[in-house]
Amino acid sequence: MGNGMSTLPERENETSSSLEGLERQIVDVFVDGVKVLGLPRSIGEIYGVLFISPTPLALDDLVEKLGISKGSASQGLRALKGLGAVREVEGNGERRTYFEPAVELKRLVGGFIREQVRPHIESGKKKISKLAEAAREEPDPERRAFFQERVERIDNWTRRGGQVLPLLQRILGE
Amino acid sequence: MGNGMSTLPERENETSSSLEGLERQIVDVFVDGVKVLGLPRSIGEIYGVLFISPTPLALDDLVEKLGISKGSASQGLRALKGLGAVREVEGNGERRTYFEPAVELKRLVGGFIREQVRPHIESGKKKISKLAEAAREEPDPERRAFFQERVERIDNWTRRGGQVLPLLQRILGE
DNA sequence: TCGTTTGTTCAAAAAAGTTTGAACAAAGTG
DNA sequence: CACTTTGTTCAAACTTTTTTGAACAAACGA
Repeated sequence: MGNGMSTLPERENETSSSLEGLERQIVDVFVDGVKVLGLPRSIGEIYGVLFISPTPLALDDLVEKLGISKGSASQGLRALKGLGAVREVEGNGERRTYFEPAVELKRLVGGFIREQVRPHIESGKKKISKLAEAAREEPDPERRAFFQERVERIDNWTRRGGQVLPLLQRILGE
Repeated sequence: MGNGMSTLPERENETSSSLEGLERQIVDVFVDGVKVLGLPRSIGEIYGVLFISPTPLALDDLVEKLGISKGSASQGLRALKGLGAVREVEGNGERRTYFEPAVELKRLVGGFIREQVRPHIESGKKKISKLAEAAREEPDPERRAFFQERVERIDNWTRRGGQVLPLLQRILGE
């Protein structure tokens, strides 16, 4: 379950990287953070390094600092852009593109909800309406009533979930 | 990332189980649901079968209905008990223990927060106080100010997170 | 044009996570 | 006690996810 259930040895935090004390610690915090959210380690590492860097960084800086592959850095940055958690820094003469982190909680939470939470709720809704149909078809009246009650309950859950999200975003908004 | 990023073929939903229509559909919904929460498939399967069963079920019923191993069923039930998502049904003459699902959203959310969310927030807090210390030790004043600002920001995030949780539970409470 | 730099893609390798199943324990029954 | 039923444990097998790295494309400058 990877979560609160087992006590396994954890992968030790990188030897082949050039992070110094504070950077290493920050990266660890974000690695843990994104794990809770179900995102891969490299995403946390990349965001962490950007977060604690006084200046924007380019892909190659991440490769070097973290000791990860170019492929990983590229994919990680793409995902982070999708989440709205990093942005490209505009208008420096260079060809190379530099990245900086989004640091407003509102934005981070919003991106996560939009990319990772909403899509599941949407697809869930479809399945649930099919469920309601299936429940109606149960011939035995007693079982039918039970099934309908249960389906109704799931339906309520998703409805409430959908209501909580905007509220959540509001509460966390600066 | 397993989430919104890739379009891979998904494992098709079990052949070696004796679930009929509605049960199958319900189980699917919960399998998806627990995946979003980062819990393993078997947890969703077990909870789903219990959720749609008009009567409590024993471990062997789950093994048979889902075509999973006894080990899996045992571990899954343990996890679900830990989350407060299933409970043992008391006081039937039998030796065998039967289980029924907890169906109140409040309880489910509460269990998840208690078991999966809080522990991470707690361990995060410890790391962050170490961080603050490390930031104070930076000799260069400009960098130090920057680091301290960032650490302060993370600290705020967790504080707010901690505040939102009880609120969440209240909002979802019946 | 050709070489260089920057970044992307995706199949294969590695790592992480989950499930299985055989061995074991506990508790009841005859 | 010997036998059965019920459930747990955990190393090994399996599955899924993540990372790697070599091949490729695009953009630029000489």
